[in-house]
Amino acid sequence: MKRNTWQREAVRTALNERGDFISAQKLHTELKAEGSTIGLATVYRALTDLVTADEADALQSPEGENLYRACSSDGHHHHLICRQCGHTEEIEAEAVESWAAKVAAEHGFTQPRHVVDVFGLCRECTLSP
Amino acid sequence: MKRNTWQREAVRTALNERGDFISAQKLHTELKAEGSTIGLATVYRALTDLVTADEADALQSPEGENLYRACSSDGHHHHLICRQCGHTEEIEAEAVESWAAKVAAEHGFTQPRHVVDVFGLCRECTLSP
DNA sequence: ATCGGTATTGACAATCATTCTCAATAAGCC
DNA sequence: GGCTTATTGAGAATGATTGTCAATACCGAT
Repeated sequence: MKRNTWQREAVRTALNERGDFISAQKLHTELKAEGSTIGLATVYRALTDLVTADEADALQSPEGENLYRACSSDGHHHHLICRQCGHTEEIEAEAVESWAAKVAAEHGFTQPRHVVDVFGLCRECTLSP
Repeated sequence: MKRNTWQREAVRTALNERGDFISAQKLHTELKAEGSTIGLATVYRALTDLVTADEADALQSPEGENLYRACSSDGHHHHLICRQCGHTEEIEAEAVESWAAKVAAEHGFTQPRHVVDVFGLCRECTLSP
């Protein structure tokens, strides 16, 4: 059975208010700064729960941290990330989904996961570097 | 001044012979298994050196490990990577290429690069874990 | 409203990849 | 061979994440 706790709710709303990608560590620090007594482990648990519930998505920063963000659209999707300013946009990748699954199957691979992210320079950063 | 040591050479040739993506940890274990006395820290140092010298590629697995591979100078392609044994198969992704370029352009992004890799369990690892 | 089983929490320990430290070693130049 | 100093290796340190487990609190049933 799944229970609703104020801790999970706190993580969910914190993510929604923020909009940007944020690390679990930083989120925990901010919550504590606001007076919350939530534990670090709980933040991690809440975040992974949100990801599996498709309410948030996760990606790895080049530094090896996991970053989380509230998902605006539901379902599985990918990102277009500016490598200058970090701005991200969600992109649909229906074609890529089925392609990944097909290719994996053709080579005898099971349990496919994929990493599909496009890095570039966004409009602003293209104009003023 | 830059010096040539058998350790760096060992890492370079191990990467070249292998062709697959491999983690620093696993590479170190294999070298030790072959009787080498190389240290783990040295393997890390050699790998990052190779990457900065453009002799190797690095990417992050979904598990947060850094994987390294000798740079095949020929063309651009993608990978199907076993997250158990590290076996890699190259895959054609013509469809993905054009898709990435198109999506980037639609959102005003320039200079698109993309990360498209599929992780799974290969045939052998699916059968005997 | 309260009771009880159990999902969830939080403090802390444990883990895992990676980096740092520093004395000892060895590469390259004389 | 001898000197200088980049490089090494063993272990400690770091930093993110996950596991442990007793205490807590959610929620359906009473």
